[in-house]
Order: sequence, then C-alpha cells, then structure tokens
Amino acid sequence: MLIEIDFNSEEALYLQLRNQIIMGIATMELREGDSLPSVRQLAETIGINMHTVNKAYTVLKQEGFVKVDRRRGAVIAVNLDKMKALEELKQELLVVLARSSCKGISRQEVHALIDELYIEYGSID
Amino acid sequence: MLIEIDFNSEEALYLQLRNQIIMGIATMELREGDSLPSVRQLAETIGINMHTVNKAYTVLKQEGFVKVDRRRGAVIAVNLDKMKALEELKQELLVVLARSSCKGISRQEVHALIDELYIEYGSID
DNA sequence: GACTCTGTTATAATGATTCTATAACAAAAG
DNA sequence: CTTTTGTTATAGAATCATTATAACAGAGTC
Repeated sequence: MLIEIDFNSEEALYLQLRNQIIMGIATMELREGDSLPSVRQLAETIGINMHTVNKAYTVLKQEGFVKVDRRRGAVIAVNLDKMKALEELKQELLVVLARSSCKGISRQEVHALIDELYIEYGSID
Repeated sequence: MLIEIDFNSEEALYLQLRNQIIMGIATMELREGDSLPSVRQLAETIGINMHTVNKAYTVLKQEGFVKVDRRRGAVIAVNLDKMKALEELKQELLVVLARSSCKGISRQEVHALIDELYIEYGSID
C-alpha cells in the first residue's frame, strides 16, 4: 500500500500514518488478515524513525483496527464496537457540522458530500 | 453564553473555547453583531489565562467567525467563504467517514446522524 | 485631565507532545 | 546461530500549550 507523508503538514506524522492506514482499510485496499510492514521496514521506506511508526501501530491497536502478533507483526483486524464508534462519530460531527452550518452549507449539501465520499468506501447498503 | 471547559480533555483549551463559540453561532445562541466577553473577563470567568482566550479569539478571527473591534471587542461576524468551507469539510469527512465505514456504520446511519444534529443548527432548508 | 477598560504585543518560564537516536531484550523463523 | 519480529528504556531536540508579568495605545467615563 502506498503511503504518502506530508512533512509540511501540521498533523503529526504518526496520525497521518494512522489515518492513511484507516483509509486503506475503508477502501478495501487493506483487508482483514493482511499484514502491515514491520515498524522498521515501513520507517525506512517512508524515511522516518521506527518509533513514529510504532506509535501509529500502537494507536491503531488501541482503536481496534489491528492486532499485533509477535510472529506476523501488525495484522488488520477491525474490532466492530459500533456503539462506541457511533458515539465518537457524533461528537466529531457535532463540531464539524457547526462549522459547516455557520458557513452556509446546507444539510443537503452535506448529504451529497457524504454520498460522494462513501462511494470509495466499502458500503454494504 | 455558557461555556464549559473540560480540563481533563486532551483537546487544547483554546480549541475547546473556539469550538464552543462556533457551536454557539450555529445554534443561534450567538448572532451576527453580538459581542463576546473581553479576553480578560472571559479568562477570569472560566479560570484560565488571558492569553489562552486571546488565542481562541485570534483563531476565530483568522477562520472568519468574528471581527475584532478596538471598542467593542470580538464581535460575531461570519465570513461566508463557502467554497473554502466545503473543501475543508470534505477533507475532514474523508478521515471521519473512513473510520465510521471500517466500524460498520452505514451511509444511511451517517445521514440519520447528520439530520439529528442539523436540527439544532440553523438550517435554511 | 484622571481613570478604567479594551485589544495587542513582548518576554519568559514551565510542562507536555512530537520526533529522533541508540540500545537492548525475548520470541519466533530461517 | 542468525535474522527479524514487537517491545521497552532512555535521552535529546524541537515545538506547542499554558501561565505569568508587563507595557502600550485607543476609546469611554467621570
């Protein structure tokens, strides 16, 4: 999987990494059971420190996107705690939608954007 | 307007402040032309430093939610740069929806959540 | 004019976060 | 036995968040 890091971004490197891997799972580019590169290998590929990659993997583990196996390294394994995910989504949208609403973006425009983005993600419905 | 700061949150104080004010605008609790408390006054009310409030106001000014008048202090004045806001919304949703999709939240569930939250915000449609 | 309140700016100290650098350990695979 | 794996420890540098003091100029009040 291709990972692109923006070193000029304000976003922390380990968070950029985490987000790209999550988007990789969402687009089915990474599937349940797939192994991620080892922390050292990915660090070298990207050109960053091993610990930065390790931190990304640790966060992904805590958030329930991978399981770390001593033999196979980090393996995609999504923990489907839907209730928790819905609550977190609500909290995030609370702020994001407030901004949008203030800027004159209508409810329907948000819906359209959701549909546009969800096409790329594995949506069952 | 009532402002509640969570000192145990990982979110920076000035960002909590900014977000609450933006939500206040979205819910029409704060209206165009309303004045915010002075930086010193609000700082004392909340129990934080003046500069932290000042930083929140400065960010709000840069993001186009208030204008700062030497006489009246920070005044609600939303700059409607819709194109820019739509682009920013898209970038934020890109990550948020990837997480949701992975956790098994359907497109329709997101729509329902949007509708639920938008009720509290001033939606024209 | 004296006083107060406003935003703004400067400077500094403190603590937390981020990233890097080196190093070591135990478990598993070849 | 050697290599590779995740994991842990420690330490340094840079940046960020917060607080603390202080000062300044513009505007309103008495």
